[in-house]
Amino acid sequence: MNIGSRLAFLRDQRGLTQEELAASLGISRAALSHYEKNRREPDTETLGKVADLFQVSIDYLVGRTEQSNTVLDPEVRQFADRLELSDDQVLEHFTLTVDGRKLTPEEARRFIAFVRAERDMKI
Amino acid sequence: MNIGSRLAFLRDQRGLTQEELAASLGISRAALSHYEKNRREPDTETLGKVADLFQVSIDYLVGRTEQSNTVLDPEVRQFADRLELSDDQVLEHFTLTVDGRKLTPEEARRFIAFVRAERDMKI
DNA sequence: AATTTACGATACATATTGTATCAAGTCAAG
DNA sequence: CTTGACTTGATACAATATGTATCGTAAATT
Repeated sequence: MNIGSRLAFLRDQRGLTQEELAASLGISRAALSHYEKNRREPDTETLGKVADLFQVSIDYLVGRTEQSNTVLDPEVRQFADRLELSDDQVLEHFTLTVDGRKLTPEEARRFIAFVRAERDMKI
Repeated sequence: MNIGSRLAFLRDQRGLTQEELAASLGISRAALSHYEKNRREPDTETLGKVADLFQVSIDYLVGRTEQSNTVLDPEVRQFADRLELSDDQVLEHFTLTVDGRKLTPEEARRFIAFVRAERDMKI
């Protein structure tokens, strides 16, 4: 995956013309065309504008990940921050039920891993 | 936050000299110095190398997020993918209990939002 | 005090990018 | 079928940005 394909994909997905998107980004249509054809590379500022506009991460834009929304919704983060996790023993006190089915310890472990990741405690 | 500060921070954190990091990235020390002082901008390729080397996201590098590990652990993703969510009514069938306490609808909603975000279903 | 190490700043050759412009393809209206 | 509007790709060249060698400086080392 490359920047060009992502850009073209996102633009098409929203039904925009190069002209329109270029205007939104404050660049010329020619420049955008170059980006989509991987002839030129947008600078970081433009990359940021694209990410903001389409609500995707730059990592997704440049093809480093398939996950478009690396930038998680603030409310999602808020949820994660609500949970109180201290040490590894939380697993014991942790009960998760989805659709009436209790999560397996393994699944619960993954969920906790997520919350921790969100809290930047993995580093 | 800007690229320069992030770069300098990460490099210092690992106790590397500009010379060493530059070598790892395959660029000149002068170039790295420019980046750290926000005099020049690294291209996407270099940005990717830095992200790989320090295991952070590009979004973090360029200062779009404070969260360094935007790139989530694969096992975390695996957990999210396990859950089966279909439509907005999942809320009804959704029961989450943490530390013996049922999550409020609002909290549950946020969790669902997270799972959906993970699945890229928000678009 | 001399040397070494690490880093910032500058200058300039080189490389990259921005944009105007032309070309080609598609499509609907007449 | 033909025309004209739309949309996008390609090219050329001026404008801009980048890479690197080099010098200056400060702090640490001997």
